Amino acid sequence: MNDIDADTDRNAPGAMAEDALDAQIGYNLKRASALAMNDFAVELADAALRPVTYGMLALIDERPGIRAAELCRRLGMKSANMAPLLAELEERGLVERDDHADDRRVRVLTLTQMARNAMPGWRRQVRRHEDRFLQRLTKKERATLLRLLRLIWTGED
Amino acid sequence: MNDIDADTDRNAPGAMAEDALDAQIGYNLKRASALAMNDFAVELADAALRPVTYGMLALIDERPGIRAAELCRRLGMKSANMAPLLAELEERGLVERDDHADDRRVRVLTLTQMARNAMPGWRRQVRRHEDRFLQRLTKKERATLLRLLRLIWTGED
DNA sequence: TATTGTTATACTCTATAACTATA
DNA sequence: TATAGTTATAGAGTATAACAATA
Repeated sequence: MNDIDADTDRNAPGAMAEDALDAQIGYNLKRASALAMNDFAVELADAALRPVTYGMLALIDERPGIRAAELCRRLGMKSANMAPLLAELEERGLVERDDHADDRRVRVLTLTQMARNAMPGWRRQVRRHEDRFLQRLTKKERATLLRLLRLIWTGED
Repeated sequence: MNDIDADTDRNAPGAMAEDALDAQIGYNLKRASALAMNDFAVELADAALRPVTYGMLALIDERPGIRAAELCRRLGMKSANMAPLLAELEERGLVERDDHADDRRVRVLTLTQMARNAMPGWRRQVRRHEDRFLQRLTKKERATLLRLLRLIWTGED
């Protein structure tokens, strides 16, 4: 127990060197995101849903009949990585892949009745997960955080 | 061009369903983090440094003589995953692993002279990267974001 | 020619287990 | 017994390339 106790403070208490790793937003984004993803996995373990698969289901639920390519675009995924996940969800009886009426290249996605029935419970679990890993933030701080994060990765305000 | 244009707004412009995927902070953390990690990789491609390896170097630079186990703890990594990365950095002539004076189990880490010489340039590149992916945020917003992110993953305020 | 969807494949990051050598 | 460090290995996530079918 010697170098372990060398603290992060440089001069004043609470001060942080501006070039320090701890002061980099990218690093802190990564750490916070990792914590959130981990907590998500714990909460949704019984449903066997990971962040990606839940995101797919949630978006298909919000937009029934969405195309696979559009789902990829909205989730920022490559279709090559989406394909096996869709196959998995279809095999589990959660998603249906149907042919498009006009364009025969297109696969149109909907939730099965089973998945539609389960979604409210899963959404409730996700709310519980968010409340847990965000417990130190006020309602107002959460709204601010949401706005700033969307400002980063979407062009919009 | 049909379902692609179905917009995200529900009622009022700028409104968002509170249960929507877009309104979940975990999801937006993941997207923002992915964007940042990607932009980091682009900026530091010539240095062949990824976020993890840069983080290791930066922390060793801030705390010369740090133990491998302590580096793991601070970066939230498993030692099993750290080992091959340290080996890589050592092989590239960036990090030295020396024996501890008292405890012969411990490996003590320092940057080589080459790495110390390179660090200021790399730190400059990281600043440029942060300025780029955070360009839509004001100085004040960046400070707020940093505080909220650290509030999430560290217990401290 | 471009797009949709798929397969194959490789790389990175992460997690667990098993092991050694020390303490 | 516990800790520091390593190796091996498996699981996810993501990237590219190549392909078939269709527009």
